[in-house]
Amino acid sequence: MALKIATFNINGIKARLPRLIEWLEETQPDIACLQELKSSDETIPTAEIEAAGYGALFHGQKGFNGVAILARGAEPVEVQRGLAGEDEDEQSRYLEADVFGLRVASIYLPNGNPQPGPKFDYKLRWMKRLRDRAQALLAAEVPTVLTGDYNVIPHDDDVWDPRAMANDALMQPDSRDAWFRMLGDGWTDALRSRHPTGHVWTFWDYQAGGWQRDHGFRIDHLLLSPALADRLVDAGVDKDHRGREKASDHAPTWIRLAARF
DNA sequence: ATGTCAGTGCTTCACTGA
Repeated sequence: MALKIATFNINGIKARLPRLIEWLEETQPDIACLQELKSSDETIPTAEIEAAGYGALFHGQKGFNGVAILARGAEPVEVQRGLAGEDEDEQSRYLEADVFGLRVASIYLPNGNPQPGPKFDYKLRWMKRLRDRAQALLAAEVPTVLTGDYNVIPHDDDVWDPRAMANDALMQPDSRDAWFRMLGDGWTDALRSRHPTGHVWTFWDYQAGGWQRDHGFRIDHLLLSPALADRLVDAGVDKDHRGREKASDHAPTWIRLAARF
């Protein structure tokens, strides 16, 4: 049996709950990593998610950020919440768990705008902390998917118009360098490997008619450790979910892994 | 020409973050 793993920045779990449940039921991912819950743990609608058939771990925060890992008919086992290296960091952006025989992390990487500035500096520090954790996982040869909203546009063909976004934190050389250093360590960009010519978007801004004009870009990524990259059979974006009523500004993004050899 | 949302606060909209 293949394993379907998805990432979805839902932009508010309370506002998005009907869309989230609908997506889970229609597409039935085995693992779903969520970002931007914008809710503290106490106010997350856990009962509805369980009723849809998913076990879940949450790392919430009131009003901002927040990540989750959902597993269809299973309970993910928590390994780590938050990244080491900055004790005063209170933002809920990283959650790591074991489920279905692999390690999975749900990531909400800092946006970093405006740049330059303290928010961009925080983004770059956070990316270094992520790389440190990712290197430890590679060294231990843990079969791992690091997935979520990376807030990085890796290539110029990952955006409708690179000139329009040239000053944005999402495609600064420093942001891209941090991304490609992780690929150099041995991680595989799953969407890119299946769609090497780009022009696959995962985000369309609410502003300026972004969806209507197809002004999108790719920032939701799935990074695979070497053993899992060998099992990658398909990858895609549930684009139609971006066009629905009360949609998130991100579309769900997914991969399919072959059963263990 | 930020043309949109979601969440918070003590609100009848302003502010923040994206």
